[in-house]
Parts: sequence; structure tokens; C-alpha cells
Amino acid sequence: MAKKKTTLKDIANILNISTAAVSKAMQGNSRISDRTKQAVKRVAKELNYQPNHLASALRKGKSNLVGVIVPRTNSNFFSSVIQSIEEVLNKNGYQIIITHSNESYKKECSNIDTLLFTQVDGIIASMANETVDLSYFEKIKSKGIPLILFDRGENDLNVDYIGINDYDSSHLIVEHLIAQGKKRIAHIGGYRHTRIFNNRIRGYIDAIKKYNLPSDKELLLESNLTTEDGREKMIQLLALKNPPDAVYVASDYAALGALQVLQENNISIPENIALVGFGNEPFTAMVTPTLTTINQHSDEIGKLAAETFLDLVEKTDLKQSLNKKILKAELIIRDSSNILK
Amino acid sequence: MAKKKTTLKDIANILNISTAAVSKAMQGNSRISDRTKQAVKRVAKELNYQPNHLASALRKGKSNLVGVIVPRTNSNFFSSVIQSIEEVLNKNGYQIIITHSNESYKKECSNIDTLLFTQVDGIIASMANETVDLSYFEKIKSKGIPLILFDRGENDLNVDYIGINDYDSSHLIVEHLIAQGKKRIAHIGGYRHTRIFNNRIRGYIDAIKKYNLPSDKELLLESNLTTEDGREKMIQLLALKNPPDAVYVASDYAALGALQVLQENNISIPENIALVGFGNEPFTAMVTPTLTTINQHSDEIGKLAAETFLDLVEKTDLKQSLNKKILKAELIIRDSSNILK
DNA sequence: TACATTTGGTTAATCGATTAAACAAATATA
DNA sequence: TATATTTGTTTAATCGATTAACCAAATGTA
Repeated sequence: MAKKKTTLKDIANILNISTAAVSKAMQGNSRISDRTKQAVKRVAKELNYQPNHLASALRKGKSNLVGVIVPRTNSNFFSSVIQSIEEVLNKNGYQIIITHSNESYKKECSNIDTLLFTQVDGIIASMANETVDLSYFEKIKSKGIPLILFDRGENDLNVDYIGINDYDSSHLIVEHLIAQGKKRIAHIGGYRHTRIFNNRIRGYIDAIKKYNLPSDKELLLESNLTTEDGREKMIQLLALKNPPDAVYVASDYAALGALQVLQENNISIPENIALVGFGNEPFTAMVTPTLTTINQHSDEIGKLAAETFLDLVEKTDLKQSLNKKILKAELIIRDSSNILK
Repeated sequence: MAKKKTTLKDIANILNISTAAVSKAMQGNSRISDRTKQAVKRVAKELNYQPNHLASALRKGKSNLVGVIVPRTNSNFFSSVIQSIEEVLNKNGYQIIITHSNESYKKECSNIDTLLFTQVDGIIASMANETVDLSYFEKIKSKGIPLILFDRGENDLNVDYIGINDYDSSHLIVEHLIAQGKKRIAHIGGYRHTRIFNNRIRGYIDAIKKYNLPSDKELLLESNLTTEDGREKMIQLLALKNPPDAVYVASDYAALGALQVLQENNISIPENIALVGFGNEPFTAMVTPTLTTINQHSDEIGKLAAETFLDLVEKTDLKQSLNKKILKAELIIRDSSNILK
């Protein structure tokens, strides 16, 4: 009972014309008569014809598929970026294939293999936390396949990149906390090998120094920034002889963990310790107290990433200049750091 | 500078053997000498050979790709299901392609087209809220492609299905609320045309009747169950002459909206109004008060869905019995409904 | 009328990997 | 020695759609 799929040949046989004619009719070729075109369309519909993508992609050397790699899908930032990538690409005849690395380097490599294997026309990716070795990304480029990175990118890799200004974001945050009267600001950051986290850390350090605040080593912690990491690091900060009066966390998820710990210890927020997250995940507006955070303009990032891809495949002229687009971030001040309201 | 991709032919030319020999060597065919095999592997590595999936899939009529359609990716339930599907399928040589319908029927249809177009070997899907017309899913079956539905499925459609017992879950919840002394229980549900929401509603109604509680029409509301919907419906419930003393919301996201409204109105939870969600999203353990909810066993659902797919493609014998697996749900009692603690 | 152009197709090669069938050489068997 | 089997490989067809090259008939042009 396994129905065989209809092919161009089936249609050709029924109409007693060549498969070439059918193929051209489908594409609206001007050398095919309207009568034939209509007949082809009618029969195609009757037989529920669906073009075999494998065959046409093989022949044309173009799949019209774009691969997207994200560290996680259950983050609003990434799913929002994906949505806007999809919107732009769909309009231009491309479909996207989403894969997620789950923050694992090994998984990321296997994702890249899957996508290359599927003969995607390009890859738009944000790197896993774990990723240090970039040779797998080089592999993409060495195949001549367009690669665009966003958010978690790398300076070293010579590819197009879309992100926000992480360094400046840290300045915004530190300055805001200082304006609230805070004097001992800690930072729960990501690992430095990831460019964005390194930039946030550099921004934090430079801002702290600029305003002559204490920059004790114990106030700067690195982690994977999961909610659990946020809990751990916050506990660590509370255990200090001289704990901070404000904590800037480089991810909303980790900030959530930190928030829980503060509440469990009955520490008043923001009076006793102010808290700032990063990413403007929806839950930051929902927790009590609402969480101050940074809006990363996910829609814009997705849109730009997709457009950059289209630029790359459209213009074949070799002297394409590298695109590094850095968006300005926006500080959203909420209750967790707003003393003066 | 666009590097041409290496093909079997390139390797064959270098070694002065036929492409057939190379192909067989790659597959470890016993009729190819070890010497040739080693030579092929060496050259393949040197040239950074990557098999052309389009070609082999076209020839073999099998892509080893499985499509997954979820309503949203930024829900922990769905991303967790995806992860466990992936785990099982990867082990068996399949890769998955994730698409999301964003709860839109139109998008869902286009996803199905994309996946069929990509020649996936099977589709595992959870339907969009909007979906009423099932003809598009019939299309999958009519192509002879295995289809497995999970969570949001349909009884009418004659396909394999994995889900939890929604009807019983409603009973668990209502009984728990009654045990807390609640007497006027409202339900913010999904639309009835979706089977799971219909089952939750039926369960709610039957349980209410069973214990002789008031079953006013105004206490039963249907919506899309977004956070915003939750807010709206909660406001509606509060505006009643005789508001409920407990609200059972068929989704954690909508429950979150309801929670916000209750807090904004300084209504004490659970004393004044108890609140129960559905899905055990991570944030339910993070909000204040923590939210009572239903654990849907996402890992198990994903695992079973993947295994069902493997069963379907493995055994070609026609008399495959239909698999409908219904898991028992678990009530997780937290602060939002726990008066007696 | 004679030649050029347009119209509406057809033929055959091609994309890259796979595989059934064929085949020559080496080895085993009787 | 004669025949059968095994080993290692090649030849050629195939998956389905696309497309360059070709061709015959119809129409246009001088």
C-alpha cells in the first residue's frame, strides 16, 4: 500500500510529452505553450505531484536550504532570532533547518556535519559555550559555503558577524548601578574564551576602574551561566567576608538563579543587593522583583544575519568586504536595581 | 576561490580505480581488498571528502533525515522532547530537522511542505493551536511517510500518538484543590478543537460534577493560552460577581499571566485564590509563589516518539498495529495551591 | 518565392553515489 | 588437469530533475 511518489516522468507519460517539457512547463518557461502548461499543472495537481528536492538540488548544485545552529532553542533570544531569520529567508525562497548544539562542542561539530551533509547553501550560527577550537567552522568556509555568525562569534574567524556591543553594555550597567549608589559591584560572567563574555568582562573591569571602584578578584566569577551556575556563584559571593552590594550577571538565566538565592537568604533587592541580568528574556519582566536587563535586539540581529547571507549568495563578485555589524544595546531598568524610583 | 567539493570520482581518478570501487570501499564492502580500502580512506581524508548526501539519498530513496514540527521552540516542554527524540534517532543513524509552526496553521502547512520537499524519512509532530483541518497531515500519510504525533494530536487521524492522560490530569488537579478546601474552581483552558485541551476540559467538567461543585459557564474559559491570554482571562474571572477561589490553567505560560494579575491586585495566593498550571516549565519553580503544575514527562514522550518511528521504518510488514501511548501525568504540588503545608 | 526568425517542443547529457551484473585472475576442489 | 569457487574489480544502469543543443513546423520579412 506504499504509494509511489509521482515524478515528472509520470506526468510526461500521461500527456505524451517529454519530461523536459514538463520540467520547463513547471518553471513557466516561455518556450512552452500555455495549453501545455495548463495541462501539466492540471495533471500535477491530480497526481499530487511534489518535486523531488534531492534531484533538483543535486542537478542545480543549490538546495535553497539554510542551516541555523543555536546553542539552545529554549531561550527566547535564540528562538526570536530564528524567527526573524526565517521570515526574511522564506520571503526569498529559502527554507531553514534548525539544529541546536545544546552548548556542547561535540554536538556542534555533528550539527555542522549534518548541515554540510544536507548540502545547505549557507550556515548561520551562534557558537556553543564550550567551543574553543574553530577548525570545524573553518571546514565550512573551506567548502566555499557562506557562514554568518551572530551573538556568540569570534574575532579570529574571518567571517561575517552580527552582534551587540557587549563592552558598552557593561559600561551602561555599571554606570547605572553607580547612579543607584552602589559601590561594590560583582560580575558573574561567562567564560572568557567566548568573545561576547570576554567583552562583557573587559567592559566591566574597565568601567569599574574608570570610576575607581574596588576590583577585587573575588568579585569576578566565570561560569557557564546556567540557572544552577547563577545559584552557585551567588552563594559564593554571599560567603565573602566583604560581599558586593550589586551583582551584574551576564545572562538572565544565571541572574534568575542568583535571584532565588538572594530571596532564600532574605536579602532585600535592590536595597541590600541590586541585581542586573542580560538578554531581556520574557521571564525577567515576570519574576518578583522584575529584573533589570539588557535588550539585545534579537529581531534586528536575525534580520541582519539573514540579509547578510542573501548578500553573500547574491553577489558572486569576489571582493566582498567582510561584514561585522555591531548593534547598540539598550538597558531596561526594572525593580531589581531601581532604588530611586 | 570557490573550492570545488571532492567527489568519489576525484578519489577514483587519483587511485586509478573505478568510482564503484571507491564507493564500496567507503561502505566497507567485503569484496574490496584491505589495501584499496586503506588507500581510499587515506585519499578521502587528504581531499577532505564529504559524501554528497543529495546523491546518495536520491539513489537510495532514503535520506536518513527525520522532520520534527513543534508549535514553539521556546517552551521547555518542546525543546526537551526534541532533545530526547534527537538522542534516540542519532544513535540509529538519523538526523533531525526541526521546524516550528509558531502556532500558525499556515506555517504548519508550509513546514510540512518543506519537510516532504527535503525528502525526510518520517515526521514527528505536535500540532499548532490553530490547526483544525487535518488534510495536510493526510498528505504526509498518502505519500507513505511515517507520521507520529505527540502531545497535540488528534483522535480522528489514524496515526501513532504519544501523550499524557489529560483527562486524568484534570481530575488530579481538581481533587487536589478540593482537598485544599476550595469550592469554586475555574478553568482557563485551550480551545476544544485541540484534543488535549478538550480532554482537559472534559476532565475538569466531570471532576467538578463528580464532587458536586458549581459548574457555572462563566468559570470555564477558552483561549490560546499565551501569557497575555492568561492575564486577560484572569482579569475576566476577577470581574465576576462571584469570582472563583481556585483557578486551574491549562498551560504554565497562561498561568504566569494569571499569577501576575493576581499579584497586581494584591490577592493572596493560595489563601484567597489558588492557582495551578500545566506543563512543569522550569519557571514554575522560580516564580513567587512557586506554581503547582503537571509534569508531562517530556523525555519519555520524545523517546517513545522516536522509537515508534524506528519501529515503523524497520518493520515493513504491513499489519502494523497503531500505537497510541498514553502516559500517566504527575501532579507537582507547590506553594501556589498548598494551603495545608 | 527565398530566407530568417519564432514557437514549441525533443534528445541526450548531467549532477554524485549506488548497485546489479559481468568479468578476469587467483585459488580451491575433484 | 579440468572445473568450480572466491576475490577484486569494472561496466553500465539508475535515482529524478534540469538544461544545453538540436530540430521541425509555423510565422515573419524582403
